[in-house]
This record gives sequence, C-alpha cells and structure tokens, in this order.
Amino acid sequence: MDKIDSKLLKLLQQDASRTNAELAAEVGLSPSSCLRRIRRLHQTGVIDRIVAVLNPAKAGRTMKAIITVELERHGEQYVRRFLDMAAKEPAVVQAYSVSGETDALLMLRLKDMDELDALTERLFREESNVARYYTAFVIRTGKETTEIPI
Amino acid sequence: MDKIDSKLLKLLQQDASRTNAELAAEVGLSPSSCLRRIRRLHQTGVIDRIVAVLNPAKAGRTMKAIITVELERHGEQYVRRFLDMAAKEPAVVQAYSVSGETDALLMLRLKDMDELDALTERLFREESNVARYYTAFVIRTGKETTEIPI
DNA sequence: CGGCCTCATGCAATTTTATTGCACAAACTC
DNA sequence: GAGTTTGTGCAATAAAATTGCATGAGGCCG
Repeated sequence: MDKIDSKLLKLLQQDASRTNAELAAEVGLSPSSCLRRIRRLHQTGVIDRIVAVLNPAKAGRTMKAIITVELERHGEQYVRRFLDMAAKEPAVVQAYSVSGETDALLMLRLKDMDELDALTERLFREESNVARYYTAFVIRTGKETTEIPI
Repeated sequence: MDKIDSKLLKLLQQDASRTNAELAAEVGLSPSSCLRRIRRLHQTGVIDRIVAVLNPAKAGRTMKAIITVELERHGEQYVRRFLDMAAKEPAVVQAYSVSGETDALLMLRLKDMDELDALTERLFREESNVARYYTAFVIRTGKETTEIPI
C-alpha cells in the first residue's frame, strides 16, 4: 500500500470504467505493472467490488428517508434480529445499530409514500420489539459518495 | 426501460466487472445488442458511474459515525451553507438536510477519534451557525449497499 | 562490501473483450 | 398496410487485458 496504490484506489473510487492503460499513465507505470497492482488490491480485499451507481431519480427512486428506532428490549440479540429484518427490505440501503438514545438507524430509498407506509407496517407492527421510531425525510442532498479517503 | 434493462441494471449494480458477453448471456441477448443497451443506460444518465467500492477496514477507515445537527437559524441559505461546508470534508461521505427536529445529518467515515475531534472542531466552532449537534457511533452494520431496487 | 534472494517493473506477444457496419425483423405511426 | 423508427444478431475489426520473460531495484545476511 504505497503511494501509487493509494492513487490507484482514489482513481478507481471515482471512476472504475477507465482503461488500464489510462490508469497506468496517470500513476506513471506500465500497463502490465499497473494491472498487477489492481489485481492484488482485489485479491487482498482492499477493493471489495466494482459496481454501477445509478441516478436514483432516473431509476425511479426519488425519495430518501431516515428512520431512527428505539427498541423495547435493547439486548444485542434483539438489535441483531431487528437489523436482520430490516436488511431484508430492498428499500433499506443502510441499516446500523448505533450508540446513544436510539438503537438503530435505517436509510431508505423509496418510490413513494405508499412504499414507506407498507414498509413501516411490516417493520413496526405490534408484535415487534420496537418501542418508538421517528421518520425524517431528506430534503436536500449536499453530498453522497462511495469514496473513502485513503 | 423494459425488463431486460432492469435486469441489466440489477446485475451491474451487483457487479460491474463482468464482461459484456457474460451479461449478454445472462439476459438472453447478443453481445452487441447488450452493449448498446448498457451504453444507452449510460448516455441517458440512468447509470451515473462505475466505481470501485473499498473494504473500509482494509482501507484504514474502520469507524463510522452519524452526526445530527440543529442550526441556530434554519433558513434555506443557512442550511445550504452548512451542507456545503460539510461536503468539503473528505471524511463526510453523506450530508443531508432533513425534515423534523434536526436540520442536517452527516454520515462520517473516520480513521480514529482524533479525526472526529478535528472535524467537529472545524464544523462546529463558535462563529458557526450550529446550535446543537449529537454524535452517534455505528456499532454494527446490518446492511450497506449501493444497490437501488429497480 | 558483496552475494543472494525477493519482488516489482517494462516490453512484446498473445488472448480476450469491446466495438462497429450491415442486413434483417419487430413495433409503431399515420 | 406502407413507411418509419428502433432493436437485433452476425461477423469483421479495433481495442483492451493478460501473460511469459528478462531486467533491475531493494533488502538481508554472511
């Protein structure tokens, strides 16, 4: 993980569709050497995967919402069970257990209010372990990146 | 955006490193036709970009935190100014203005506590417009995907 | 200091993959 | 139902990734 690897990771996080030759030129290496580095970053798991990032609006998912959840029973196994249940929902893109007043936080990608209604119905019905939940809607997105600073 | 496009988007969101021929076989098209569809999805902006997703732990960013922010003055221009400032921070991976009690929510990728300390110092110093902020740490990640259901 | 080992590199050949031109077929319009 | 648009598959071509091999740099130990 020297300076060249870091630069490669930075470039690949921004745009992984560039050709190996371009990347090689950018970091000042030959294509073969550059390719071997990238492959190593894959094999060692630093690069987890290559994915297409969609434009949510054009993919029909304009609405974003954040739900914070407080459980009745806060034990680890209960939190885990709730997270597992939430993770199964395709509209849930992030699900965390967190420190502090609330136990869990969900980030949602929604098509419309009906979808939210149906989802909360499924996750927060009476027999569930949820004491309270609070839904906030995203009004404006100032930043949204998959890029991790290296 | 027919059924084949949807399937392509699903596959590309999961793994964009597969060859065009593989994808073509998967959706039941010829390579050329498949390629033209993918190109169109790019041009129309449905596919925003292709990126490498890193393993945070192996990239040296183990810590995740969520900060909710309440501003002194809640006007749109103040919220916007705060979001712009937060967006400049590399450790901030998501920055939203939200409805409800709090004005903004930040998602952070951190190396250690010192980094958090330095960041809060920069964002929440006295002359800023921040009335209150609350930091929660992510204990467990139940789900974290870039995939939008189509 | 020098030999030895390991590892990354560049070059060039090879293989694989993406891309394009073209003719045909489906769907849609009027 | 003729004409137009749009999508498709095939085959040729262009571009890109991948590999073998020889070289050179750096580290380690005697």
